[in-house]
Amino acid sequence: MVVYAGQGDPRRSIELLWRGSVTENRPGPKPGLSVDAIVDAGIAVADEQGMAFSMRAVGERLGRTAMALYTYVPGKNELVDLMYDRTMAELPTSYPLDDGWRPAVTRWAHDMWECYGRHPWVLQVSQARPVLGPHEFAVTESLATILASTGLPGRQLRGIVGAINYFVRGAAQTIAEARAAGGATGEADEEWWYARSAVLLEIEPDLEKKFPVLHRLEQDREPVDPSLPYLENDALENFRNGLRVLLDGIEAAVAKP
Amino acid sequence: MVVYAGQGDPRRSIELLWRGSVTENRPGPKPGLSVDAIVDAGIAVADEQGMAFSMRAVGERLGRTAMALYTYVPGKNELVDLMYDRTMAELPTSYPLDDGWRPAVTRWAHDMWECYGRHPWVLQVSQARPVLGPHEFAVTESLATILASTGLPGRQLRGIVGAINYFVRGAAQTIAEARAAGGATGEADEEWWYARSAVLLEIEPDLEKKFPVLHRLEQDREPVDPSLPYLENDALENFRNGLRVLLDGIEAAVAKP
DNA sequence: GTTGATTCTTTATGCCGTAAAGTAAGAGGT
DNA sequence: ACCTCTTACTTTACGGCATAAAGAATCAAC
Repeated sequence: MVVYAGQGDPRRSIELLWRGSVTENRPGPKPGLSVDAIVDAGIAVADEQGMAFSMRAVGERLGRTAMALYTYVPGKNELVDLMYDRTMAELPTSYPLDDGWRPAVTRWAHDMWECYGRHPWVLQVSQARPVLGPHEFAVTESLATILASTGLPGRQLRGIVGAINYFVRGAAQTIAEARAAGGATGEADEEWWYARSAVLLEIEPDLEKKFPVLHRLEQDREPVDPSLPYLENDALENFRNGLRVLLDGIEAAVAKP
Repeated sequence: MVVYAGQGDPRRSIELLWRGSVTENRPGPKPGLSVDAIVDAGIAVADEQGMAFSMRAVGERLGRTAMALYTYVPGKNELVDLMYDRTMAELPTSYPLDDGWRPAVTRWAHDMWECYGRHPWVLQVSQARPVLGPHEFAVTESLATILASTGLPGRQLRGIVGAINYFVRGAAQTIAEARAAGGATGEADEEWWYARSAVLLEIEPDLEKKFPVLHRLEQDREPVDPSLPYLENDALENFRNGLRVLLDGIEAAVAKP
């Protein structure tokens, strides 16, 4: 499933995101659930089953039917928006600039990376139409604040904020979805990878001759953290090295005119 | 829907990707379709309807039922893999290095960006478990070849290749999915955006005070290409500026030890 | 006590991917 | 010529999904 933010009534979605649900003294049975409880349950289910979780599963976890959720939330898309924004609330809203912007951005990126690791389904929520929730804003504001301290003009900052976001997201996807997919089929990613590349080499024996540069790139690896499995190690190494290059680019931009 | 590559029999998938289907002289009725035709139809349907296209729709476009496709292709996941790899075949396999690596990478990135723009659904195919098709390899090889000319060591190159990939993908998502979602609901992204931000400002009037840096960033814009709609302009500007910073970072890495 | 709003369940609709079974076509052997 | 076995494709059916519609139960306000 792919979730485009807020296909329903925009006002309803945004009110839920920014104001939560209002519960005055009303007639009828006391509500046994709450938007908050549903969002929490949704996150728990999605953490286990990925973005393909079902409304039934969320209802079940709360001891209700799927339809009960629709009393609190307009639909699955809106629920995912709320889950997304709640997840962003896990992140710090500001970073100390005592040692300058570079370590601050690095910490921001690592926090983000870890948050994606805890909630891989977040990576499937479309970036194109931002959820526009308060915590999503806060996370971007915190990155923008760090980078604004470089004194770069807005035009350049937008590109940089985007680049860092895309990079962290992409790097996190590489590892997080691999873990998720492994869980879905019951295979660890290691096994999956080895099985695949074995078949590939069998069917296309001169693969390495056809793509010599890629082949060479696959060489000279060193474990960054030997306790991690192979693919995670790889992803972590690439994440750190890629981020370093990106930050060097920002430094160059700061130094220039 | 999110597609994890090749959940079925890996051998069958990889054979389809690398060898195509074999059609000797066999008993039974002559095949009226082919894997190629199905992949083309799939791409056409996905270009129109996005990743949530249905096997029924692909079959219909070919004048068959959905089940007819299963004679040629093991399932929807495998079809998507084939569609993905076919799409990658649209891209050049090598770039001239006459003017050095920088313009070559820039051209690679722009070609990729445009390809994503033509086929936004490609952005939903999981990167985590690469499709492992020949054209996907070729595309990465072409980028890696350009960058290998910098003489940087493999460890660093992997991070850089990743970073560029993530960046282009992320930047393309911002614009391409906005278009797709706009088409799905019948709204142009412009309208969607304006409607949303109006409601947002109404519900949270001091938004700009709460996120002052983001607010400031939204200022000073200039149209890059006035013929493009607002959001596309924005995305294009951020793409170019972000890429420039990334390339500056690579340049710094090349200059250093 | 009655009314009407509200929570939650039940049932039903229309999608989806695809399994299973059936029908028709055609090549090879006799 | 006929038979047989494989293949292409359709039909039907199943279980899953989000969610619309209708009904049951609950409680505040009058």
